[in-house]
Amino acid sequence: MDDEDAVVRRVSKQFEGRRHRTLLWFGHGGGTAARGQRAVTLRARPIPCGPHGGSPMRMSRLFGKTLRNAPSDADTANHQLMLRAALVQQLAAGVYSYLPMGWSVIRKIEQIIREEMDRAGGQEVSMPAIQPAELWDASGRMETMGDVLFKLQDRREREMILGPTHEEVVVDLFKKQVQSYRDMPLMVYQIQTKFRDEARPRGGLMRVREFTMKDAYSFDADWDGLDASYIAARDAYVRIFERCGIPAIAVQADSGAIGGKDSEEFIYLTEVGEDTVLLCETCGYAANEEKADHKKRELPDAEPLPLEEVATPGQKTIDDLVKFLGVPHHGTLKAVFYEADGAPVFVAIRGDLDVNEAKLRNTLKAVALAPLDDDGVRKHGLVAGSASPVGLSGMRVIADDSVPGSRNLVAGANKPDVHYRNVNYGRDWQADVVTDISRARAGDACARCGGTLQTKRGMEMGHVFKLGTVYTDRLDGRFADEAGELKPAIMGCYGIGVGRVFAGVIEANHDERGIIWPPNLAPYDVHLVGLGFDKPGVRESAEQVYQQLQDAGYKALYDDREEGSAGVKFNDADLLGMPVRVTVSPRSIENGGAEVKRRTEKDAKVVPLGEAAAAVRDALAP
RNA sequence: CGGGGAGUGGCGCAGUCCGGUAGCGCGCCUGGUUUGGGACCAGGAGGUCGCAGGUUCGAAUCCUGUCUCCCCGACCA
Repeated sequence: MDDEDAVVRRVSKQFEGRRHRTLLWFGHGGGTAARGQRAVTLRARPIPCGPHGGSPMRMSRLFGKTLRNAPSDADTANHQLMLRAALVQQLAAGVYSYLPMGWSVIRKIEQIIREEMDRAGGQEVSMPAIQPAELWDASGRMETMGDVLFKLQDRREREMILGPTHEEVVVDLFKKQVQSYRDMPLMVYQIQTKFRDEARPRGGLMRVREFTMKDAYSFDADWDGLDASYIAARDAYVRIFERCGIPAIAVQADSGAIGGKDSEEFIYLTEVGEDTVLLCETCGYAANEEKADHKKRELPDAEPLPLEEVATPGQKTIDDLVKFLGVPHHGTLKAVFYEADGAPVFVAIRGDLDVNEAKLRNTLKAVALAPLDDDGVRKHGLVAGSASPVGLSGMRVIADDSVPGSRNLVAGANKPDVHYRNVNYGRDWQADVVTDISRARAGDACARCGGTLQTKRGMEMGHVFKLGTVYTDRLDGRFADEAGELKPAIMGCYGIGVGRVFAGVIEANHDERGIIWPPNLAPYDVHLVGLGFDKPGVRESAEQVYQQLQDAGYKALYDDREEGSAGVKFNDADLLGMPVRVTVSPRSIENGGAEVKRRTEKDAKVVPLGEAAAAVRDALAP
């Protein structure tokens, strides 16, 4: 105990010494020394300011310089601002460095995530980025994700990959640590660098190849347990985004080729987002376009009329037929051709609807899905413009569920310039699969309540996902249940893109002048602007306020730069976006002290120099 | 992978069509004058014009190849 006290005393003393020197240098030398001399002094003896990470900062020492013009590569507000404010620096396509202020924000976001994941019962771990390729062969994802994997070999030529996600590794970890239902429920998470060789990195930090991700995995013994774990993670996400100042909403999401039960994405709605979301104002239904359902127009039942050919010279599209034959869009049958993992697929959907390729992909369980190219169309004898499922053979036929109930449609006749009237499903043709493969669009009716759907763009911040037993089946992640029977554990996985949150925070919190950090994420609590240092006493006053702010426990960014007009400093303060700005200048002193204003306010108020910290406290109060 | 655009000093750009040895604004350095919303004067540093071949007396500029970056699409557990 005594020893500990001694250490504490010694450390405190060091700090006092540092502060003392700070005051000496600037209190006595700052205002009066010749200019060049002072600059030399600053550079020769940079001031250590407390422990790593938590320090105040002088702008004359801050690493990273603001830009007046945004680099031409950036075309969203968040990307431009993070570059102009020197928060990040690009190294290669989708590969970024973080500078001190940017990294500080990242750490704060991570801390919020930690606190909320811990609160949700998660336990933090750290799993390797380097992973043996065999593990990915075993899960089958070497094949399905092959293109996005960064691959490498170790010196013994063993194939390795850089982890794009950690389902494989976490199941391995689970197997070695858990054998019994008694060890569940279990939720582990990590905040770690992921690697994905994206086909096209884009949008600043929104789609990158190396990025920080919080990924969490839950293991439960039964499906009710999974539901509970999922809700806990979901609730944590709601709190995380709220604390980060991002108005993200949860929308139903496609669970992709991996399958699984429920899946929701947390989306921040903004025009600059790359995802499309369908929303129903009436009932609150919200879903990613890939997943969204809608109510299709129901047609009155009608007597099937006899099939008849009709000449349609030059009529190749649905719109052509509608005009030429005077039928409504929903009176036609649309044919679309795809190639799924090398095999041709014929898709039939009513003419008033479009194909949702995500739904189609899931139906086909296909890895690669693309529209069939012209060569493929020719090769398979399809008659583009008059293609028809009637009399078709030699390929799979998938029909949208809008088709069977729609009577007497106009469809192709598999002969150029000829169509059929009165095509009826069941009588004239049949599909291999009938299911919903239709894309919901703005203006469509909500599947849940019949209200009108609208579309919005959004940025995906996070994804929660009921995985089920896909990985524990494939990788043998089994446990003994109460009866001693071995069963695969039931998994959930929950991801947050930390860099995306960072970008989202800026996108959601800026104005034309710059960033407006939410106070709990700001790199500094307060931005102290010193002006007119050549006037007697001004620098000393600013230094005193700087010290006062630190003594009061605030982390301050102090613009102590000798050079720089008021305009430059104020514009930098607005760009960098700390919640509160304090100005000490000849004018402010003449007016009675320091000016204090919130980033969001236009006008400042003057407070006595000695009350600057108290005024900051008021300004930061919610 | 398909389509489009761009590589000239830290950032933004001109010069390329029509070949003659590189320029502007901001930033940076030195000195001075300034100081409340991106100041001014003077002086200065910094660029193998993405890279490699080729044509030419001579290439940022013309030709060929190649690399990189950005945008749209494809792709995105």
